[in-house]
Amino acid sequence: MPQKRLKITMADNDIIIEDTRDFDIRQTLDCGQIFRYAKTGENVYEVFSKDKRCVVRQTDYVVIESDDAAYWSRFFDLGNDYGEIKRRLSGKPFMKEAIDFGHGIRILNQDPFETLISFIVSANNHIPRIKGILSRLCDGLGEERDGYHAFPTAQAMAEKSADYYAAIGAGYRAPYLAETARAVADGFDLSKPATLSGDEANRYLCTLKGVGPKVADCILLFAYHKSDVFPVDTWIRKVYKDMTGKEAGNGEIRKYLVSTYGELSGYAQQYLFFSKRES
DNA sequence: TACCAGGTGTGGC
DNA sequence: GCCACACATGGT
Repeated sequence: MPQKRLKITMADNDIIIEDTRDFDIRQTLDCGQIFRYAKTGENVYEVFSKDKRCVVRQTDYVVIESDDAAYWSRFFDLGNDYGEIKRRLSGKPFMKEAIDFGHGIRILNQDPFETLISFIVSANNHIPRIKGILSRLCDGLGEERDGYHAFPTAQAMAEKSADYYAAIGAGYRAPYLAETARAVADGFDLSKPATLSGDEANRYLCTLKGVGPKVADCILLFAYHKSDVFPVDTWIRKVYKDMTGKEAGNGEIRKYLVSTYGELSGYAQQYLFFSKRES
C-alpha cells in the first residue's frame, strides 16, 4: 500500500497526492533518469513509459491521470517512504544541501528494455539530443496508440539494421542499438538482473554492446531499483572533485561514494547529480 | 567556433 | 589491469 506520508487517494484511475513534501514532478522528470516526457502547460506534464501515458498536474497537490493507476503508482515509487530515506541520508557528507535542492525527487521504476536502450543512447550525449533520438525511435518503430507511440519492442528493433539507427541520429551508437536489440530478441534475459547482486548484475549487463559500467548502473537504478550502485558520469566526477579536491578513475570514485552512502547510494547519487547539474 | 555531453569499444602495454 | 584514443551529433 502507498505510504501514509504522501496521503494518496485513488479516484477511478486518478491518483491524488495531497502531501507533496516528498513529490515534485519537475524535479523527478528533470533529474536525468527519464527522457520521454513533455511539459504541456503550467504545472502540467505528459509522461510516457513503455506503451503507456499519463498526465501529471502539480500545484499544491498532485493529480496523476491515466488508464492504469497501478502501473503509475509503481512507476513513481509511491509505496516507498522518501521522508525516511532523506532522514537517513541527511547526516551523510554533502547531503543536506543536495536534498534541500531536490527534495521532491523520486527514483522511478522504469521498463528494463526501454531503460537499456535509452541509456545506451545517453552515452557521451546531451540530454536534449537523447530526447530527440528516442522520440524518433518511438515514432518510427513503436506501436501506434491513442495520439502517441509506444516504446518499440526488442523484436521490432531487432528487425532494423544499424543504418536505420544512424538515420534517426544515433551516431556511432547505431550498431550498439542494433546488436543489443537483437540480443534481447534472441533471449538475453532481462529478468535476471533482479535476482543478482548489484555487482553481478552490472557485469551481466556489461556483456551487451554499448553497455559499460556507468550505463549498467543507470539501468540497475532506474529499472531494477537497485540502490547499492552509483553511476559515475561527468557530473559526478565534478562532485567528487568538489568533495576531495582530487581527480580519480571512475572505478575508484564509485568505490569511494558507495562506501560513503552504502545501501542508499543510488538515492544519494540522484540528489548530488541534480543539484550539480542545475546549479 | 570550439568545447562538451548521464561513456564505451578497441588496441597497446 | 590500466591508459590513450576514436567516435557522430547537435546544443551552447
